[in-house]
Amino acid sequence: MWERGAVIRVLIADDQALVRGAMAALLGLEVDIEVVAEVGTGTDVVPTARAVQPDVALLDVQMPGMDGLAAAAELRDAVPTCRVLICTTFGRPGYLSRAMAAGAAGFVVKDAPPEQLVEAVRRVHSGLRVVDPALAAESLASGASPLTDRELEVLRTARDGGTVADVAKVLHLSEGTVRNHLSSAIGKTGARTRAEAVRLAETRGWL
Amino acid sequence: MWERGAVIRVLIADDQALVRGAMAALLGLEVDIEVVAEVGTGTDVVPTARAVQPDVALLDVQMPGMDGLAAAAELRDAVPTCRVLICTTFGRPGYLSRAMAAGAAGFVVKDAPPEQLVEAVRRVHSGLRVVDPALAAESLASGASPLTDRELEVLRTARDGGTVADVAKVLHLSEGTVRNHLSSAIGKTGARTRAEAVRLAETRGWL
DNA sequence: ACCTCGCCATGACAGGTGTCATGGCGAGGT
DNA sequence: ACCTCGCCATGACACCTGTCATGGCGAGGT
Repeated sequence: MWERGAVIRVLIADDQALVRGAMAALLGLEVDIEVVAEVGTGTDVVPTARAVQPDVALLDVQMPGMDGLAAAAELRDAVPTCRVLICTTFGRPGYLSRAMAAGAAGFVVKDAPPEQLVEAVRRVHSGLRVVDPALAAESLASGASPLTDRELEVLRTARDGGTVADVAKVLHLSEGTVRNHLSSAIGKTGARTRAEAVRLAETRGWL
Repeated sequence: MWERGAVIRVLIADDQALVRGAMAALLGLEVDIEVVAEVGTGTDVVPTARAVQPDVALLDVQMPGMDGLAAAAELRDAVPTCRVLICTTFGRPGYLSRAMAAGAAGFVVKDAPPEQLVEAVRRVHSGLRVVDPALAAESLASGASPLTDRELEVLRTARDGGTVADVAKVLHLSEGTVRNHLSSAIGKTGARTRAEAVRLAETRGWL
C-alpha cells in the first residue's frame, strides 16, 4: 500500500493470451510500472478501463470484436486521463495515421527491442508522443488512403476470394457496380489484379 | 553458481524482438527455468544451440531466413539432447503434423494462457509430448495436404495476386500448364476461385 | 512388362473479369 | 445556381480464367 503515486498503472489489451501475459511479465519487472488489467478483446477495453482507471492503455491493433484503433477512439472519450499506446505486429503506414487520428499518444511495433516498450510507456505517461521515425516517414510518403468507403468495402468483401457475383450479393449491389468499384480500386492502388489490389491495400494499412 | 542442475536451460527463437523479450521475462519468473539464449532468425537457431546447449528450444514457426519447422529438423540432428517446442500464432492443422514430422516434442499456440507455456516447457523437458487435443483432432480431420509439390509451388507463386502469365514466366512453365495445376488445386481444396484456394490452403497450413 | 501417378503441354470453350463510355442521383463547396 | 465528387447502374468489348479432352514423358510399384 506504500506505492507513493509514482507507479504507472497499465492496462494491456492483446488477443493472444500468451503474448499478453508475457508483456505483463516484461513490464512487471520494472519497479515504476504496474499492470493493473489484462483484456483479450477490443470490446472489453473501455469497460475495464473505466473500472480500473489506468494511466496507460497498451492496445494491439488486431483484436476480435473491436480493433485497437476503434477502442482507442472510444477510450479517449470514456477515460480522458488514460493515454493510449498502440502496439502492433505490422508497421503499416495507414495504421499509424489512423492511430494518431484516434487520439493515440504513441505507436510501437513488435519488432522493436523490449527496452523500447518500457521507455515508450514512460514517455507516453509523461505526456510525450512516441513514434518510430522511419515509420512516420513511410506513412507520410504513402499518404492517406485514396480509396472511397465503398471501394474499401468491396475490396474487403472480395478479400476471401469470392467471385464478383458473390460480392454483389453480399453488398446488395449490381455486378457491374462491383466491377466498377474494383476497377477503380485497382487503378488507385496501382495493381493489375483484384487480388494484388487487396494485397497492396492490406500492406499499406488501408484495409 | 548454486543452481543444482534442476534448472531448465531454454533457447527462444522469435522474429519479433518485443515478443521474444516478453516471453523471456515470463519464463524468467520461474525459478526452475533459465533463458540462456535469444535469436531472431531461423538460421541462427542451430549455431546458437550448438554453442549454448539448451535443454529446450522454443521456436516460432514464421521467421525470416529459415522457418521454425525447418530449424527444428536441423536442430534434431545437430543437438539431439535439445527438445523442441514449437510456439506459433496460428493453430493450423498442417503446422502440427509438419512439426511432429520434424521431430518436435510439443506444440503450443499463442492463444493459450501463459501458465500453459511454462507447463509445456517443463513437460517437454521431462520427456513428455505436449499437444493441444483440439488441434490434434482438427489435424487428423483435415489430414495431410493432398496437393502435389508443383501445385503448391504454383499456388505459392500465385499468392501475391499475379496473373497466370506472370506465374508461368516465374516458374518457366506454359500458361496452360499453370492453369491446369491451378485448376487441380482448386478442385482438391474445394474452392471455386484461385484466391479462395490460396486462402484455404493457407489456413490449413499447406502453404 | 504393365500400370499408376505426377508432371508438362496443347487446343478449345464457356464464363468470369477489367475497362470504358454514358447517365442519373444526392451532398457539399464556391 | 453551378460544379465537383462519391455512388449506383447499364451495356459492350477485349481479355483472362477455369475446365476438359487428349497426349507424351519418366519414376516407382506389382
